[in-house]
Amino acid sequence: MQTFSVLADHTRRRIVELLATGDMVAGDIHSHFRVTGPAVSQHLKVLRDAKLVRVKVDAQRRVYSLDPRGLDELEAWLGNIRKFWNQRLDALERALVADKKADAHATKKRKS
Amino acid sequence: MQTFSVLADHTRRRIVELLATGDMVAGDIHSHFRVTGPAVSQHLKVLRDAKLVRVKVDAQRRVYSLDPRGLDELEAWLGNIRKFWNQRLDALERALVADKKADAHATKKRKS
DNA sequence: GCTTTATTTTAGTGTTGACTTAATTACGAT
DNA sequence: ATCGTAATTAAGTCAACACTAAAATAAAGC
Repeated sequence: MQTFSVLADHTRRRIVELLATGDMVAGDIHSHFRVTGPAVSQHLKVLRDAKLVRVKVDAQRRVYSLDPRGLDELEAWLGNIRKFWNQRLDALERALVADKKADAHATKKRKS
Repeated sequence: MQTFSVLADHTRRRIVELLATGDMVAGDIHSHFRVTGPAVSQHLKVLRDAKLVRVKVDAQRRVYSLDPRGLDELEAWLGNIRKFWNQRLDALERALVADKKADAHATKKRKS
């Protein structure tokens, strides 16, 4: 799960947002940022390694597109947290209901 | 969206995973890690600021629990990326279908 | 009041990583 | 072949941040 550290960088996150709207060659991506070309290129390498984007070579041009695999990994992590979290909430609710029942019972007994 | 940089740290991520299974006091959290108490405390502060966890004071003890707000933010970002991504895929498919129709038409004309 | 327990805050240090410029690779065009 | 364009790799710099030890805060228990 290095995915988080990869997306921790603001520029890289914006690149992903950009690619979500459509494929782009490296130069076009660069034109959206103030940083130098090499900086963008390094970011793209990091994103590639994290399987968040992929490249298709077209002569000198590199066409970048979003790679679902990286996002899937992220979503899976989040899903797991939610799963455990919800299980816990459910257990709490069950306990609460059980308590209420026991309480009603006790009240009944007290009354009788 | 500092959420990503906050969860970029491995220890912090593990703390979140830990709290997904149940609430815990700071000391209990600390016992799960090799780092010193202050280190954990600092991580907890960062997680608090990011609204990923929250505290309830109980005498000297601090009971930590997961805060859904931080995760919601994360999920929202991810959802948006998926949304745009899917819109694009849909558009591509529509274009493909349209092409196919046009092609069929052309073939028909050629035949007639 | 003083000690102990639980946790946080402060101050200082080393490492990681994002950035820049310069050099390099790779391809197409003339 | 050589020039120009597109992009990457290499080398070096600076700031951010995770960590530690030490000090500070705060509440309970005797």
